[in-house]
Amino acid sequence: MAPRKAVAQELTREAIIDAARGLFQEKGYQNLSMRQIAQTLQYSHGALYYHFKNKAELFYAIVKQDFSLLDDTLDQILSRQLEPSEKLRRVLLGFIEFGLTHRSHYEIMFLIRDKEIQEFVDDGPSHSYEKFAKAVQSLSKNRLGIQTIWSLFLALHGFVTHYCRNQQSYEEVRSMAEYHVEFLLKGLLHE
Amino acid sequence: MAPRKAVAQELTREAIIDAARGLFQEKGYQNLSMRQIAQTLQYSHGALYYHFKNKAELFYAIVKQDFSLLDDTLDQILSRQLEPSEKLRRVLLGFIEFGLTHRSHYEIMFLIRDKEIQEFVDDGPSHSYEKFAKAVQSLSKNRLGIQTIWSLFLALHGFVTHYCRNQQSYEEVRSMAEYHVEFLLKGLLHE
DNA sequence: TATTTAATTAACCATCGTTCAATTAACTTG
DNA sequence: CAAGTTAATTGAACGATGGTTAATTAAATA
Repeated sequence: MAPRKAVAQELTREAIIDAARGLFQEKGYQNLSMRQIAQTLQYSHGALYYHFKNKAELFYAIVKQDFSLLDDTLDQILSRQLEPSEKLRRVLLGFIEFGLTHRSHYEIMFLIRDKEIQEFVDDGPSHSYEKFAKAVQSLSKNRLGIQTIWSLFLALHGFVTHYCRNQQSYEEVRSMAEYHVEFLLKGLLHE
Repeated sequence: MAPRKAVAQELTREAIIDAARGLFQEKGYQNLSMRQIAQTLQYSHGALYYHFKNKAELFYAIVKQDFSLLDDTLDQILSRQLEPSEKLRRVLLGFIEFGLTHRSHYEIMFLIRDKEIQEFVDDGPSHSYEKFAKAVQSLSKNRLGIQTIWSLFLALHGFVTHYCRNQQSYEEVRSMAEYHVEFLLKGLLHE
């Protein structure tokens, strides 16, 4: 009744995740169907259920990758040999760059609101924020209070959110991002 | 075949809009059905189509009201008898208060990404931003540049966005909002 | 009473998540 | 290399839900 595809390469979890991530970002969780994902991959929708139990599990697999990617990005900046003030600048800029380079990751992590999804995400976002906050605090030699760091985060978040929504790349807004970071650092000097 | 309801009060465009606004904010455009709106109103879904051509038209009617509401909020603050620096503080705080008090408006205006919707919205958001930017510029006696004002907006936007997503009211986060505004004003002093 | 207005409900067609029997490509074993 | 086995894929089918339309009818109005 159904011929199996002559596979050049078999469908893998990774291939599905990679295709689905961009699509989820573009359309949102509810507005992207398993059938659309399958169509993008040129496979039947049934094939997806061989690799993932259901839509939620596929989505969760993506989110999990996303959070560890931000962690890695921050770690990489922190491990460089630079002055603390320069490191701080790069952490802030790095956060924006992460958000706009991996828009789909960022949106899934910090923007999507959906009850079915919130259950999965758990404390992923707060864990990522803690990492960011601790980095900023130590780089400022403990001069910045919790509230200030939180304001800083929200200010960066606004930048990323806006340009995520506008579908613009980091390269396109780089100079504006640098300005934004300078603007925020200026305020921090006078804490 | 179908008995008409013994109406205590007839369904009106306004009643539909008022009920739908909150629901759209809560669930998003795609995830809210005409049937759900009707159920909330205790009417049949067909009744909605007597008052609105379709779902998009209903949504558009809401958005149109939203933009003018933000304009009014800003106008009201600007017309008060206060020092410019205090007015500036209140404009920033007022923007946050607007966003969190009228979450549904704000989300529809600045957060929802949806092709079907973007067509309607046109230049509503940019018009609202222009109003905000001009107010800030004049209140700072033209000391703030375009880029700085834009950064300021994005920083406020991040605050509103975050707490919109978290479903928190303005009252709940008021002191944090005040801190955020102070944080931003501090940076402005040293432009 | 005749007409208009405002509502109801059934029905149509599309899409979705998910399941599952059928099918076959690829691999294993003798 | 043949036969059997496993793994991967297909597509039909099920039950929900959705937007929208149209026939119908009750209430209000003239």
